[in-house]
Amino acid sequence: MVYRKTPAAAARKDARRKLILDAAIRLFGDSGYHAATVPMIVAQAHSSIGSFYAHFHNKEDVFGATLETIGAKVSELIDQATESEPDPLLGIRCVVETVFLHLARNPREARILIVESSGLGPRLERIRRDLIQRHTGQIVQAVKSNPEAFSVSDPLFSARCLVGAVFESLYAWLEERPSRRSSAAKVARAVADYNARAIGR
Amino acid sequence: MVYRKTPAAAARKDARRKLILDAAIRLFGDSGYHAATVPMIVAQAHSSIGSFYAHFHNKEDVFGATLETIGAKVSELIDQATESEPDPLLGIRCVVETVFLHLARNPREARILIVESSGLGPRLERIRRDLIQRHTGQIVQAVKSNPEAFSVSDPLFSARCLVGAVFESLYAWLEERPSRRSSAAKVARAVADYNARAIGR
Amino acid sequence: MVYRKTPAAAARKDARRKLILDAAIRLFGDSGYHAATVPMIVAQAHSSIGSFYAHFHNKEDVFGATLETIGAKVSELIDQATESEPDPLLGIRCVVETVFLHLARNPREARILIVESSGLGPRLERIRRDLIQRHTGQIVQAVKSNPEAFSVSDPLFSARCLVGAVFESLYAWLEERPSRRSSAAKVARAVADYNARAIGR
Amino acid sequence: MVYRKTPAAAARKDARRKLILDAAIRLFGDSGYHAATVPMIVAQAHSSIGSFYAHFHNKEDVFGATLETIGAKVSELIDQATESEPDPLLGIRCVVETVFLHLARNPREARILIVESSGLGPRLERIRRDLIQRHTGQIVQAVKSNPEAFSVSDPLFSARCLVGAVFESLYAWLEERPSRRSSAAKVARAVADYNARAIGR
DNA sequence: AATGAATGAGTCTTCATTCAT
DNA sequence: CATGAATGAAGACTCATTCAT
Repeated sequence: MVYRKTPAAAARKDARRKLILDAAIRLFGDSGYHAATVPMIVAQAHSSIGSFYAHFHNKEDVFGATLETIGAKVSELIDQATESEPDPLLGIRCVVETVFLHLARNPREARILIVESSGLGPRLERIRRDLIQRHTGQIVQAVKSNPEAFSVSDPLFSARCLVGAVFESLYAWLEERPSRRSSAAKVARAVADYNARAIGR
Repeated sequence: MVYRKTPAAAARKDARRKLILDAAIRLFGDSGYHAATVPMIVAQAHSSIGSFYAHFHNKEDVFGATLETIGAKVSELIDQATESEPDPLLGIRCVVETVFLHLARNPREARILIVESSGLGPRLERIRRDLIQRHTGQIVQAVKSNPEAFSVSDPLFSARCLVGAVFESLYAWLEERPSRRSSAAKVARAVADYNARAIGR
Repeated sequence: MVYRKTPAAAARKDARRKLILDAAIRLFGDSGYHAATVPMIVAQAHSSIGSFYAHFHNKEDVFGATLETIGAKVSELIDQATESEPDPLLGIRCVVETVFLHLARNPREARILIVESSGLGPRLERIRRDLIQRHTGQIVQAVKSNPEAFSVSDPLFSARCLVGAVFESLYAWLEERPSRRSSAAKVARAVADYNARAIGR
Repeated sequence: MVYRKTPAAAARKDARRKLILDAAIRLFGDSGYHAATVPMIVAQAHSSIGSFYAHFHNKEDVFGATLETIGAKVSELIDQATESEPDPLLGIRCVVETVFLHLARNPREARILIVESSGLGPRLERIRRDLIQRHTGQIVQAVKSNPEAFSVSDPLFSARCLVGAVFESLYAWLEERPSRRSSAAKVARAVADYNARAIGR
């Protein structure tokens, strides 16, 4: 009946885990999967190699966790955006702009999701695919639940085009030197325009 | 004292280079940049490590060469497609379908271009970016030379959306098991539809 | 969260470092810089490649460390010899004999210092030069602090001659087959004679 | 009776060999044995790898040849110096100064002889030893043929000291930056002084 | 005789992961 | 539970040398 040191310990453990995860996002986002080494990550997290392997099975595992964290946040934003906007087409526009702006403001997470998560072997490829599938699935749902608002023959193919449009635009924006590029808001609107025209009635 | 290089020897040298480059495309496409080792590539090419380093400065260098080869082919297809089709909007549709089908038929090249070329360090990132820039530039040209046929506020942003839509659709298609996925032609048409609606008047 | 490094662990780490350094001296002395490979050194040290690179930045680095170890010992001997002998000229003789005998008794260290440390690139060349400079500097000091005991126009040039005389005599002695060569003591005395005549009043 | 193309061909062959040898001296002197590659040498000689291996058995072989060329020149200078100077002690002084100045004026040859020729394996070590032995032998002869002019107990040990003094002084002089070092003539004289005092009556 | 493309053995070095303290 | 020293598999790359043309 008395939790002997369990809750406090568990909390501390989670805190440590989060510390490492945040450090991993920072390093993977800045240097990429291969250039970020485990010693670098634990140094950044003020932790130790031993702790690392107590919390994560291996390096792939942390990368998977960062991916899922980042993807979950995007999923959440998509949900919020569709729910907050009663008009279906405006809802999609809102999704596009919200996600774009979120990732533009968190470039490390954006790089991990868009740039660094490809070509890392079957296991991580699978995580990435499931993530994107989740996102496209949410778009598909939004479209299907208001079919009269859209003009789309195959919602899945369309959703993929939309996701691709957002990602590639973001990729290009991230690569451009901050001093020379358009404002994120402007690009976000342009991308929303593009996709709204493509799927709007 | 100075002997002229025999043309025959030069031709043989070029042939050997191509052999290695082809093997590199095969292996990079199947296994990715990191999993494909130089010994594996030269074995596949029936060549030797020494030859490899006589033709390419290092591993990054071959990957860059494969990227450029693949990107050049895509560029060429874009040009052909726009030239062959007098109607501007149909021209863009043709570009989308042609490129999609080409890459769907050459999945290794597609993987290299779309999946494996990201997150490989500054030098290769730059090559990739220039390549994609070339492709988006060609789309931009096509749009700008017939402004009356399109309804586009910023051609560059639109071109990036289009390229992203094609790449992401292709990526998803490549990841699906061949037995379960739609025909490439069908997806290509859907992607063309999407983008045509987005930029058409 | 932050645990103190245990002193025991630090001691063990230092011991391991010394193990590797000793093995390096053995192998560099027997086979030379290029013939001694890192795997050979760690095998000799009953250690591992990973440990090697945890303690030394690279192969050059261990060689530098061996050089400095050997040079420091020689420096120490020079100091001891000058201090133990009140008569200045006898002091120099003592330096020559002591150093000669020390290196003759430690032929591996002698080879590293005299034979193997040349022509290994700028970084190691510099270490070697600083070392020899230290030694010649000590001789110069000994001469300068008792100018009336010596007849020397330029102490630095003389010190270099002295060092060269010792090294070349040692080199020749090391190369001779043990069964055919004079005793180290005899050669040491001859070298001391030579240099004492050169600088004595 | 008619030398069918033999003498001309032999002359051309020798010329080519000399071309390669000169290039080798340049490169070995500038970069050292290991950093100078066979392709670099033949490029410098405007020749080809094939030619290289027609004239020399392997890389060690050219280095040996450069060493012998350089050593022979020094031997010759020693002979000339002793012969030109009737006074025995002045003869030795002349040897020291002549050799020093010759090597100071040909720093690449000096580096090869003094710096780069050590620690290159048994075969080259042997060539170097024989060379130095030749030089010390010449000194020994000079001393022995006028025993009354010198005060030397063991001529061989003395000769080695002398050679070592010259080499180390040269080594230090070569390493010093040209703008900061004393004139070669001054150092040569100091070295001659040193050794003259050591062996003079 | 000259050429230089081809070869591949041999080295250094990195870094994910284990485990004794 | 945390720590970080130790491990060694694995891979990129160099360069002397051979030999077909």
